[in-house]
Amino acid sequence: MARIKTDKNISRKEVIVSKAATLFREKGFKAASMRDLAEAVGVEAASLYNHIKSKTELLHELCFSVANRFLHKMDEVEAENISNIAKIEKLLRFHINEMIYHYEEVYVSDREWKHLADPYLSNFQNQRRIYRKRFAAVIEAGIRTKEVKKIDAPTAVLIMLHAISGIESWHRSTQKISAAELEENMVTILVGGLTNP
Amino acid sequence: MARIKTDKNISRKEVIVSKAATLFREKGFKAASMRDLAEAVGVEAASLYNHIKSKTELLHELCFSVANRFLHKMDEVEAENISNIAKIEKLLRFHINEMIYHYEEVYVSDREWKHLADPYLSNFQNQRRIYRKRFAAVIEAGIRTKEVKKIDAPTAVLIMLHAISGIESWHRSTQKISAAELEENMVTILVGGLTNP
DNA sequence: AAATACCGCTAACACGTGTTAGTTGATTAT
DNA sequence: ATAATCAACTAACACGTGTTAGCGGTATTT
Repeated sequence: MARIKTDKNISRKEVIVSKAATLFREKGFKAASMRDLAEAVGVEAASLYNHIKSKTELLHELCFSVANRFLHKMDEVEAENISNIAKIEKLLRFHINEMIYHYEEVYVSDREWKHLADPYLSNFQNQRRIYRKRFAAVIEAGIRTKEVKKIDAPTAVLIMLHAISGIESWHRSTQKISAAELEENMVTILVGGLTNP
Repeated sequence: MARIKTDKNISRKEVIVSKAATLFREKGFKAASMRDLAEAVGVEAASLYNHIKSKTELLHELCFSVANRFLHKMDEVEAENISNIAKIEKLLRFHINEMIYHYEEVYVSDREWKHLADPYLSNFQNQRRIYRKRFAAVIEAGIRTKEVKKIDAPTAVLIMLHAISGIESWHRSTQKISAAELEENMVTILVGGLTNP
């Protein structure tokens, strides 16, 4: 009876959650079955339930761990004493790096949150709405100080956040430019598009 | 025995495909059941099969009708005798309007194509890859003529296309700016981000 | 009016799903 | 060494899924 492999400091549950992220990204939450997940982990489906409560619990864990990281970063950036454009760029670079280095989780949180069940669903939608408002507020501050073009701030936020999810295509492409180049290109275009010339 | 209502020139199949688009957008292809669809159409699930071959056929129809519209527009724009920036802007505006006025279909084609079965899946992915290459080629031409900043063209394409899918959020938001304003804001930011100052 | 194609219904199937119960071997603590 | 906890297994269930068969009524054509 071979147990799930664990390095020290990585619980078996964390292994499962991590494999779930990969699977949910590849097939979508609904299409990924617990038997698929079990196979990926190297175990029978029923055995997973010694470590987790339900399939949806896996989705909660993924969605909220990502959401919390972003909210935490927002706290941090808002508190800094730098220009608004600098704040926007910092948030942008954070998003880009999250999407590059925590691809699976971030992607799943972005695309599959619809399948959350309802105390969690509303909660998650709320957190998102608040996050976007705070992002928009930074842009609006930038508009008032004339750093940023006169544009509709919520629209700008929506462009930023969705543009970043395009990094998915970068991950899948065979001829990738480097992560650093990708980051610089995205910043050039997006910050460039906002900045008042 | 009440039949599916049809205006003249709209076949019952088209009614089904259209309702399917809405449903697939709301719940995702895999989570949307034929019984759900039947209810939306006002009929029993089995009756749908008098008009369609399978659930996946609905997805084919949606995905390829959208893909064909974009490829057709690309043909048109490539042939025009205008600056590269103008071509980019035209393509962009077309994408934006498609996402505004054919929301359900375009959204489904964008997010749910993974669930296509394999002769269609590869076909669709191919068409996508080709479309993006042609888009990138326009941008590269713009870079050579110095209309466009020196950036990685595939990255620029990926930003454009994904930014536009953010219009989903606009559709869901309660306090919408007008469609025209949305279009102008997006063009300002995205074309502005590309153009050489 | 008769014939034919259309289109809805009910019933049912085979299968894949998430999950639970109960058990047994492996690991850890006393 | 013994006890206790952990984590794997097998078996099974209840249910939702896409889809088919076959029937009967309703439009449409002749």
